[in-house]
Amino acid sequence: MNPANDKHYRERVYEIVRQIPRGRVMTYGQIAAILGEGYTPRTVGYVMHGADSEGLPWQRVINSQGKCSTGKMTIPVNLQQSMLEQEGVKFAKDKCDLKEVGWSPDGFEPEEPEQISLFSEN
DNA sequence: AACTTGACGAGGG
DNA sequence: CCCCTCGCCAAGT
Repeated sequence: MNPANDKHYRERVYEIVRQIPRGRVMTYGQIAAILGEGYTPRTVGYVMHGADSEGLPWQRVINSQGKCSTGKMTIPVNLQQSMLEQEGVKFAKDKCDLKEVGWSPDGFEPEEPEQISLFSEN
């Protein structure tokens, strides 16, 4: 489903965010990948503007580098980080280890990129 | 309808 | 590790 035809794509993002367990995080890109083609990390980031007023654990969504990126004047990144630290997420400086605290919904497996061979494989 | 702005991400220098 | 570029796409002017 493409965002343009999906008037409820925001709800789909919210639904995923709601599932993130305490002390774990997901990235914008991960969520976009789950939503499918037509969705991009940017779109997810845009949708997250309204997340706090939806009563969601918005702090559990961070960028692919393991850092909080709440942008400029919306929500201070230090607030997001301290909220996460409060629920057990450890940060080295301003970055956490996604290998450790990263999370994916049950049943979701990322697709393998297709192999492109430069030479004919026989 | 054109142009700009992001709570993004991958890749290159 | 930091900085820049580019691709991405919804919204607001």
